[in-house]
Amino acid sequence: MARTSGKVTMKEVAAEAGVSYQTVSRAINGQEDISPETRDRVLKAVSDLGYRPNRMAGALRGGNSKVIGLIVSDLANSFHAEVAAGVEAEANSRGYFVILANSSEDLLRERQAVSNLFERRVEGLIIAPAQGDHSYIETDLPADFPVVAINRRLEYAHCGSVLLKNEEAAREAVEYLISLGHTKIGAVIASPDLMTSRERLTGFRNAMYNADLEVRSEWLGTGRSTIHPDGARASAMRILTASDRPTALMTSSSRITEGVLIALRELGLKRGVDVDLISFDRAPWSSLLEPPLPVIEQPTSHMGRAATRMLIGMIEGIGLAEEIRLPGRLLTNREEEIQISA
Amino acid sequence: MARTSGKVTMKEVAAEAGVSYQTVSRAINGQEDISPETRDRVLKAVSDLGYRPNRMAGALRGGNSKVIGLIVSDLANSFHAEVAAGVEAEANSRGYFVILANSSEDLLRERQAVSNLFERRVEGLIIAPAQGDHSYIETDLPADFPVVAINRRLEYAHCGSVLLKNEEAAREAVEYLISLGHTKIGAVIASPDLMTSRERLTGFRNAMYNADLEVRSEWLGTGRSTIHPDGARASAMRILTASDRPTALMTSSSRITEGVLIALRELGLKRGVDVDLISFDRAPWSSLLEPPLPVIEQPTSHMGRAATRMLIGMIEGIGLAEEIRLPGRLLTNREEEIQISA
DNA sequence: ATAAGTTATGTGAACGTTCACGGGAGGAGC
DNA sequence: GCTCCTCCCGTGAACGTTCACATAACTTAT
Repeated sequence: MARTSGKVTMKEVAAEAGVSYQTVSRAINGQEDISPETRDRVLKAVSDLGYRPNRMAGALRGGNSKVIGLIVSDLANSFHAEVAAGVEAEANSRGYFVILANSSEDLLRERQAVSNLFERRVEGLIIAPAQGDHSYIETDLPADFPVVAINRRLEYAHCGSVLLKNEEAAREAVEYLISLGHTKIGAVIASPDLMTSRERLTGFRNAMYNADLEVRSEWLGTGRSTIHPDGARASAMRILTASDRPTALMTSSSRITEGVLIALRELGLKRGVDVDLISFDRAPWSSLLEPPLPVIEQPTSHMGRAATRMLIGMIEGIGLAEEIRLPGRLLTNREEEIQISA
Repeated sequence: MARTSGKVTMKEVAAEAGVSYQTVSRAINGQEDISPETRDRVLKAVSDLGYRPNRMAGALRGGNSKVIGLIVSDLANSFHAEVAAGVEAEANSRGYFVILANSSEDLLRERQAVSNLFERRVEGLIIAPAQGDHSYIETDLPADFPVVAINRRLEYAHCGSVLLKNEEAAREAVEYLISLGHTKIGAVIASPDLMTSRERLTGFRNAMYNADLEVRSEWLGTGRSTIHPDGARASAMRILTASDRPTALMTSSSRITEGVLIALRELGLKRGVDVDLISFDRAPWSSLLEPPLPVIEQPTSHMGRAATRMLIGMIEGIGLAEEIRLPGRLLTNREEEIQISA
């Protein structure tokens, strides 16, 4: 292909090949009603002139832009980055493009992004919702506009969702701690405003209840600020300096775990000796710690792919706005990895 | 705003408000030649009908799509994720959108992505180039098409680049090891095919030379496979089982560091006792390790922002395809953080 | 040889905007 | 009362495609 020289249109190719622009279209899109010789002549002109079709124009006429929007709340966070990678991979393999937006956990920015992306005529939206009231979805978007929420649920008819089996996963995590012999178990969990946190807390409580263990409120750290490492650190400090401190903790995300680990260091407590820890989210570092940190791994990439498949299904009218629950996986870095089936 | 009901166009709004579509356009875009009453009437109609402008159509006519393309080689990698976050943030603040593509370090997929994005009429491209020959840039894109490379350079006139001061950073890293008293220093570095690796190796050599220290080839691990944790682990195993092993190692990326840490564990060697390590890339975990891992932090988000600023400058014709070098920062997690000025 | 069918190509319109005009209403100046 | 200007607003064309037809040139059947 020759050097593309600015903006060449179908008409110029048509002139070069001595045919009409429709014929050019036929040649390019590999349609039937064209003789091989003409096709070759057109294709040569295309190549000579360095013509590249303008998909935007095609989309305007044809109606489908083959673009979906992805709104995450924090791209720099590995959970979201991996989800985004999954979305991109699946979309790409199905001929769709992904426009990316970052809400920074800010509902206003999220809403703005939804608006902007819709005006760009994306065909659907995958959202990792920020905290707060999402009723704008009802007013800002057409009633049948395809939306898939990831990690958190959006309570609207036309919104599908892809979620973790949070309750089961949390239960499994606690059961692992119990299997190590722990009975005094606490937890540091993000705000109960978040569905994931609520469900994980429920799983925690259930597991404790099933094992006849007491859930002590002074061993529970939760709240708005807990979502950041700093807040988590503070929560952990409080829990671990209690007169009767727990011997094990469950945390509900890797960001929280960072804070807890810092607290441990500051208090001079050793993991595996003074206190055991299990965390949600597998981070690249969890296996590098000494001792390795057991985690509930979320199938991040799968979640992105599943959401994209569902969304494209909805776009193409062959799928529904379901709710999908994916299992977590317990990684202890010791024996075999255990798939949570629950 | 009322519930958007499918696809409303300017003409329908015009009919509703009893004006022409041009007047609607004026009202929406806040132009001058319109009376306040008419404007209000139109805006009410817009609101009543739930009209949302179709930016795609506007872009087709107006010429500028306000979209840029971002091609990274591995989104799941935190370096790229953070760069992407920076790009998105800067683009967004300047009214541009970002279409994301992932090349998976595959030159073919990268080229495909460049093609597709160009056909979508993105106004410019930010690329974290995969390994290999990028001459397709010359043939597949118009001569003046704005491109900015990140992390690696693209040797074409119209390509700007945003890079780390690799040599200086590597030198600083080695000097830090020297300051700890080390004289037997090795390095595990990705393939010298990569510009970054070459430059970091040069920095390494320079620092060693300046300190009158010997660079021993059996203490150097490099090559194609080294870029993956597995390959890095193998390299480290070879280096650390040498009869006379080094007491300190520099690694050129966090992925490599993962491999080296695994090798250390397998060999039963303790960091801070048997061998010291310094790494490129600050990962969330580097400070969590025991002892904390000193790193050269790359200004990932800044790099993304700087690349985007440059690109938009080029797009809007007020900037050039420069080469920008950003400094790394030595994080020892001990004393104050040291800014590499070099 | 004529009607009908097939193949290959061209024409007009449309997608939803914005740009470049054109033009009417009303006031100011002579 | 006429011109000229300003303020609003409308019309036609264009952006680069694709879709739905129309049409020309050949085949094939009758």
